[in-house]
Order: sequence, then structure tokens, then C-alpha cells
Amino acid sequence: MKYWLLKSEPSTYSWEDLIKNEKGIDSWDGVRNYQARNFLKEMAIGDMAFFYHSGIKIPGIVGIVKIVREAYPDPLQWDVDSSYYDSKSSREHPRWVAVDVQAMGAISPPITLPELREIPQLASMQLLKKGNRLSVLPVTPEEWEIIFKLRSTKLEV
DNA sequence: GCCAACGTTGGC
DNA sequence: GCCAACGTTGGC
Repeated sequence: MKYWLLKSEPSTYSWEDLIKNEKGIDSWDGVRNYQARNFLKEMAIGDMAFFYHSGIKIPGIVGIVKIVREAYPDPLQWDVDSSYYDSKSSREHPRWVAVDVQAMGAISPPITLPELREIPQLASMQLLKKGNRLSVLPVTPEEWEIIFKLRSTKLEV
């Protein structure tokens, strides 16, 4: 099993938007970066991911999700009305993929970016590296363990 | 609102 | 295939 971190600006898509869905399941679509896409393709059912809110005053991890469907073509790439439309992506050779995630538990209070930066063992974490802009990032089991233990989060089964 | 970092585009 | 110009992301 692998671990990941999924970034989203809450004004675009938030944790609250996710848990509004039946069973807390929704598609993670709209990823338009090749490196991030390749990480989506690596995901397997049962993998876990942190849900991270970016682009706000105090960014941070707000929840935990499970991957419940592996990579499939992102329908938005063919939707001319979507801002995620890609005219260069054909049906025969889809360029972008989505996965489905399920909310497993909110992290309360959120684990903020400043809080993560204070932890020496996390110094080499991808998320904390300068210039990192990827919206999908791998997390090592060690990093996952350290971060998960910061709160007494109960996960649903 | 600024700016560093990085990805993408397009001319050559 | 190189690289300058431009666009986007995201922390501060």
C-alpha cells in the first residue's frame, strides 16, 4: 500500500465538498500536470492520501481519503464547457486521468504547514521542498506515520 | 499583491 | 533541440 498527498484550493474543491457526496466518494479530476498524472496512475485501490488545502492563509492537511477506484480517463478533458477541457486529448488516446477517493476522516484541527515545518523528521518531505507545486505527491510510510500520529483521528472502515 | 520556482509554448 | 517568453502555482 502506498501513501499520497492530494492538494486542492478550497475555493475550487474543499474537504466539505467531498463529504457532501454520498458515502463521501468523489472523483479526483482536473489534474493537468504530467508528473501529477503519473502519480495518479500509480495509485491502487486501498492506498491512503492526505487531503491538503492550499492557497489559503494557513494551508494544511484537513482530512484523510482512501483510493476506491484506480485511474480512468478524466471525462472533463472532453468537456468543451469545462476549464479542464483539452483539445489535444483524443478518445483513442486520453491524456488525463482521474481516480475516485472516499473520505475516511477529518483531521481536526487541521495539521498546518507551519506545524509540519517544525518537525525535523519531515524536513525532506516533498511537500515541504522549495518550489514544489505538484498537486499530487507521494508520501513515505515514515512520513505518513509521523503525521498521522499528530492527531487522534478515527478512521471509518 | 509580490515573487520564486517551475512547466509549457513556440520561434529559430 | 535549445532557450526565451510567458503562464501558473502557492507561500509569504
